Amino acid sequence: MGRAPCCDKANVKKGPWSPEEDAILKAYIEQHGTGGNWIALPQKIVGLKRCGKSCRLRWLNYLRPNIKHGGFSEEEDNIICSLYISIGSRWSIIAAQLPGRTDNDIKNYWNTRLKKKLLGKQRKEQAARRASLKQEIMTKREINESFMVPGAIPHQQSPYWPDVPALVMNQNQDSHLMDQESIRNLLIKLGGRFSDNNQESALFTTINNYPLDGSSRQDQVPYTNSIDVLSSSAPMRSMDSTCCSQFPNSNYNGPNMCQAGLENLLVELGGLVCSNPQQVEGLDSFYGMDMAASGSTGASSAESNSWGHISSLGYPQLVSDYETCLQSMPQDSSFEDSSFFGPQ
DNA sequence: AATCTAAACAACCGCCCGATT
DNA sequence: CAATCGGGCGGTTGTTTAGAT
Repeated sequence: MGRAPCCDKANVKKGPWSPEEDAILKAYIEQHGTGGNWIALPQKIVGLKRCGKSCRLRWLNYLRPNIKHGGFSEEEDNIICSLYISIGSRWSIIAAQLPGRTDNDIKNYWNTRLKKKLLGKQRKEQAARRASLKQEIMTKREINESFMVPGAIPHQQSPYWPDVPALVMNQNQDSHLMDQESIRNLLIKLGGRFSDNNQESALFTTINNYPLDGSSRQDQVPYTNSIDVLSSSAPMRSMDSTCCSQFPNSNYNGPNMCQAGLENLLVELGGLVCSNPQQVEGLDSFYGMDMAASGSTGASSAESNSWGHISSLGYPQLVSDYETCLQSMPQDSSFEDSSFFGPQ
């Protein structure tokens, strides 16, 4: 038997709120408050036939004072991305770091724009990088071929395109797949900074020590003690002091969430790859081609701050070396003609 | 100008969790 | 201790709007 509905569905209005309804609800709450019971609230408001939950949502997302809509700044983008990577789709927590923003707003913004923006930047950068890299590799290979022993088989290699979900799962067994250096690079790219001395390694030690099955390890050092994920210039409080404090002790798994966020993103992107091979073009570096090559660690400008390399975190050793990948391919393979390289 | 498509936004649904009884 | 309830949250769907053809 299911739960009793919170209201009489037959007698409540659904759909978009009219300005009149907004005015009624706003006036009432400003005058009387919510009374601490949203379910009972609509019954007290004359002329408002709405479910209590609907009232709550409307008030929290649109009617309460100091709500900002749209016009997300680059800085806010950075914060959202950083936190998504850190804790996953905990929109309410992310929203708590952005004054005036609501979880619903951020969630929509992420799903409709930020995710695509991330992919777009990735493609743009890769198109250029790929062209020059390919040329370089081809030249190198031609040289190497002249030294190749006939019949020799290059060292064993997995297929060039990984099975994304499976690999994510396998991280459970192969924690070394989490390339610590890649994570560091990513976070730096995202505008993060590490504390001095040995503390910085605590994050990675902790990550590797945490199980991926969601179980918490309370004895571990919270990763937020060792890293300030966000730019020091960000108009927000540090992760240490606020983000952490907002996580209920029982729920916040620190590094688990970090990986959860990454995995979410990776699986999402992997889904894109699986569902639409055309999307693969441009995603190659998500599988680790260029994290090291990118060199610059500064997040100096929004444009240069290429989030796109996130996925190399998960698969740094799979196709992390373009040259190795190429060498693993049969010489007569049609690989180079495939869409892997995109339009020539 | 009309139609189609994709993007953006608003709202609902259902589940989970903690508080209360 | 179990049942119930409300609040809160994340995922998803429906609607509107903008842009392309």
